[in-house]
Amino acid sequence: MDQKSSLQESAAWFDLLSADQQQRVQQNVSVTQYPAGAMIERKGEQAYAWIGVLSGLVKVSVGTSDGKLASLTGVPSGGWIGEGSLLKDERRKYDVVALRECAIARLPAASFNWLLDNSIPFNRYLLHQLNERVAQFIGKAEYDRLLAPDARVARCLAELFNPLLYPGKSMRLDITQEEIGYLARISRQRTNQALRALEQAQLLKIEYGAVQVLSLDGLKHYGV
DNA sequence: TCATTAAATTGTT
DNA sequence: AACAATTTAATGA
Repeated sequence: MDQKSSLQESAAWFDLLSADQQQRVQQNVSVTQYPAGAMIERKGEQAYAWIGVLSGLVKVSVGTSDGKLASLTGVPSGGWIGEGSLLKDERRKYDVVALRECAIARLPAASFNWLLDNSIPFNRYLLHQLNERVAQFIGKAEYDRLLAPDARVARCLAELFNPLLYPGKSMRLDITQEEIGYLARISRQRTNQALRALEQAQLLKIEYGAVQVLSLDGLKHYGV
């Protein structure tokens, strides 16, 4: 397929650039296909590029240095991640794993910095994205303390699905209950309990190694 | 293509 | 946390 059109579809910032800037990006970006379950970026590696999800869904496991207290964030198609490591020129602190088969774009650090220096709209976009991310973390910290575990699972799942927006279609996600547990920061067996409760509420269906969302809106507002 | 085995995921104690 | 049961995948005939 055409690289430019796929960038326009999956990178909101691309249309903000001038024609010559777009051209430069196209020349420097590289796109790679990954099968489901593939490791895209490994924790501890030097960050060379800005990572964009053109299609599919990836998960970002944010681990502490000891490695175990991991919180996961789903990044859907159209999301761009890793600018933190680029800006500070440090090693990646996350594992990025393909949750489904997906196409990943990489914009080299040099091009990324060049855009920062030359495009005001690009800076504005990045600022907006950072702000959104902060808001997301604040919201997470909020319901982490306030909501019951069942509701946390519901909202974490909704968060994963929300940006995907498959209207009316069957929404299923290959994610193990163990991973959901990491996502909601609860134990695996509690995740099982929560999923069963949500299934009882007709909000989702439990499958082997996957869940199927029946009511995204119901998940969003569960327990509130 | 089918049967057996192995690995992974889920449910239960 | 450990164990048992179920499902998918993988291997070999």
